Amino acid sequence: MHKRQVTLADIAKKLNISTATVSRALKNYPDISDETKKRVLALANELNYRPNSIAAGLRKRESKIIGVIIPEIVNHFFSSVIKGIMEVAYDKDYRVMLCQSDEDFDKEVTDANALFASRVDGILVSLGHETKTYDHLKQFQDSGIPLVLFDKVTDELNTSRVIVDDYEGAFQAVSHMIEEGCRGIAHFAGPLVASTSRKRLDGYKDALAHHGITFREEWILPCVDISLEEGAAFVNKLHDSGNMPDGIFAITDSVAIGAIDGLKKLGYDIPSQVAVSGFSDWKISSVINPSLTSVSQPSFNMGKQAAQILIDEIQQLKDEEEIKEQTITLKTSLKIRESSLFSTSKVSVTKS
Amino acid sequence: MHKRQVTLADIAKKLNISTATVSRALKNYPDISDETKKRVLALANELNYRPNSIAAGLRKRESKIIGVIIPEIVNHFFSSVIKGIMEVAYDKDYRVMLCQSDEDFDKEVTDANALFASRVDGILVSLGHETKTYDHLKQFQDSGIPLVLFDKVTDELNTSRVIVDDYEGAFQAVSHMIEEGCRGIAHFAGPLVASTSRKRLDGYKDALAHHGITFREEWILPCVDISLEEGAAFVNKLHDSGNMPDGIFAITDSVAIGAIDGLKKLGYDIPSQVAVSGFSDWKISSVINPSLTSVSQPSFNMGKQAAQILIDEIQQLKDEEEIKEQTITLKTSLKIRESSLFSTSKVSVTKS
DNA sequence: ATCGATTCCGTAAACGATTTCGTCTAGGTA
DNA sequence: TACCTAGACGAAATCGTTTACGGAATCGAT
Repeated sequence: MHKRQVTLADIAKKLNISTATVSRALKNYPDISDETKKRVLALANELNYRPNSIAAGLRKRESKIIGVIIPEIVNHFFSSVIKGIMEVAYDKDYRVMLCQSDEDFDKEVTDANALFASRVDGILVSLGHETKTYDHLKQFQDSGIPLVLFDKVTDELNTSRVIVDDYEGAFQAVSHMIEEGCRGIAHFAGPLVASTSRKRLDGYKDALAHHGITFREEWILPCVDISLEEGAAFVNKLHDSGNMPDGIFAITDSVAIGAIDGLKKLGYDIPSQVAVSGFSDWKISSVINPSLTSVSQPSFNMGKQAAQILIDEIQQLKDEEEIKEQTITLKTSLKIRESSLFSTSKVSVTKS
Repeated sequence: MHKRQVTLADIAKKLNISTATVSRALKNYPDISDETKKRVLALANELNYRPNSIAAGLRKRESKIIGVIIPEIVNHFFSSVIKGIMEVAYDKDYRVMLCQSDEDFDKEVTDANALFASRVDGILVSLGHETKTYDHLKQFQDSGIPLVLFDKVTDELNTSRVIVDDYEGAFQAVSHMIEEGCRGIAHFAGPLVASTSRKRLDGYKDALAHHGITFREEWILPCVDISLEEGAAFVNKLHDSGNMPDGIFAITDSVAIGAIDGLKKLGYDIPSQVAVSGFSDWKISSVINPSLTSVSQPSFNMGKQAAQILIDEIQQLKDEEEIKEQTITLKTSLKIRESSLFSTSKVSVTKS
């Protein structure tokens, strides 16, 4: 095993004082003389003393770790969220333990249990598509460990949550396409167990209704793995059925980009024959050809807010204050680009 | 603070046995009777007992946590690496504590110290651009905590490492462009403190030399923040100088894509006037227009290998075996696409 | 009856830091 | 002289598990 690390006891012995004094000296407690503090500090430095936060954690019953469970890390949206989380955690001196469920329910449960065993001080989770029961998360609440959900959430858990206004984002994107002249818009949807996917579908439907366009069931194509390939495959499917819409609203940019690629290969012009809009506003979407209209989500901000709320709740718990769940809904903004712009002006416009 | 969790002592008391027995029963030690095991298991289940791995970690002097430090998480390459790391870690029952240095040296040091304080069993790091001293990493080695470097590494630390063959990847990409007819190729380089950037530059230079093309200093443009915008900016700069090369080899795909975007806006045809090649082979690169030739790096695999080596070393240390540093160099493969293909055939070809 | 072997379990000491009570001394006050 | 206070520090318990050492009981075998 490892070489033994320097401990408080080592310092205490060399200085002929107690570990209690050493501990207090290092923490700069008032009832230790400056003289002693100086000697302790000096020796600690010389021996390169490193506090063992495992031991401290055991004693203080807090780990200074927050757990994070997300469905997938190789994804611009989620990695931005994590970045936001880590930024706040870093500021507040928390460590981040990251788990990826891979959209696999069993893994989500295993991860949750592992985080629980690690006695994280709080946990942030974005639900996977398969998640329909919540006992693995309830255990945190039952034990009084703060839990904050973000992005993919559920009403069955009574927690704080940070979400984006998927409904409104979808509504705006679809309305925009209709206003540009689309009369038949297909929706390449997400897995409908996800709260986000359902809300986008609702926004899509309501936008159609609001503009007096009839909803067609066969134009809802739900993705399974949400990939470039699926976007292309759906386009081919519509083409083969001889039933091509003049607009496509995709659940996310990868699907939209795949669709654009597929459409181009089939010889369709974008946007004049088929307009396309995505969701998430990937960095890349502004430079592809044609540039992609997309709903921008404040992912980084979502991570920051979620982490902030979590850490606040951890603090409130410590202070034995009442903690009350809050829901924060972040606004999206529609980035209008070439893939949906029929008008002569091809300048990029932002509409919020 | 949290509600008290169920402990071994709780179970022991209710069953009128010792905590030692409970511990052993739960771990299925052979010298506990089946009868007792059954009773312990049953009660543990009923009370919803959760082992406290902090306490276990303190006692066993191991945390079952591996620390990871990367420069940036919002990046396809690094997030893939992390995914690989997490996959292996999950299999071997390790947790991952993730830190992001943000290419900031001080943060890298703080993170390293925090991970050390958390007594991680091992640590994986990819160096930031600014990192020129290594004391914050040496402390791990000094304490006998395995350290494995990946991607951005240094020779000043005597550790195992997993890298990709940046030199060869760059050599191949540039050679390919020359063989396609390019006679003057600029390199949009990375920050040259990074080992990866230097190796790609070397590959670039050697490929030129190998084909008898003279190197021009003014065609080396080093990026600072490695963004889409920088790619476009460099192209504009070259255009303004009236000194446009007929090929561009970019340090990574974002820069290449930015360059393509910039070139198109300036009215250049790609690849007939300027060919472009990137590095990293982002998912997106195959669907942009023109599709981008790029050097594919096995990022996911890199993460898996690095984690595997680290965990092996942790195990070897436990077993008091000799551990010897190894360097694994992963092969890249050149994905040839439209942005560099002058020939009539526009079919995508892979060349390894 | 005695002597191992098993089998099954308990005691108590770790692990390293924190914290609750003290204790002790020196000086001040009445 | 008796009492009090503040300042500086220590003893020991504690957090929850793990584990080195034993120890008692049981069962054959001799």
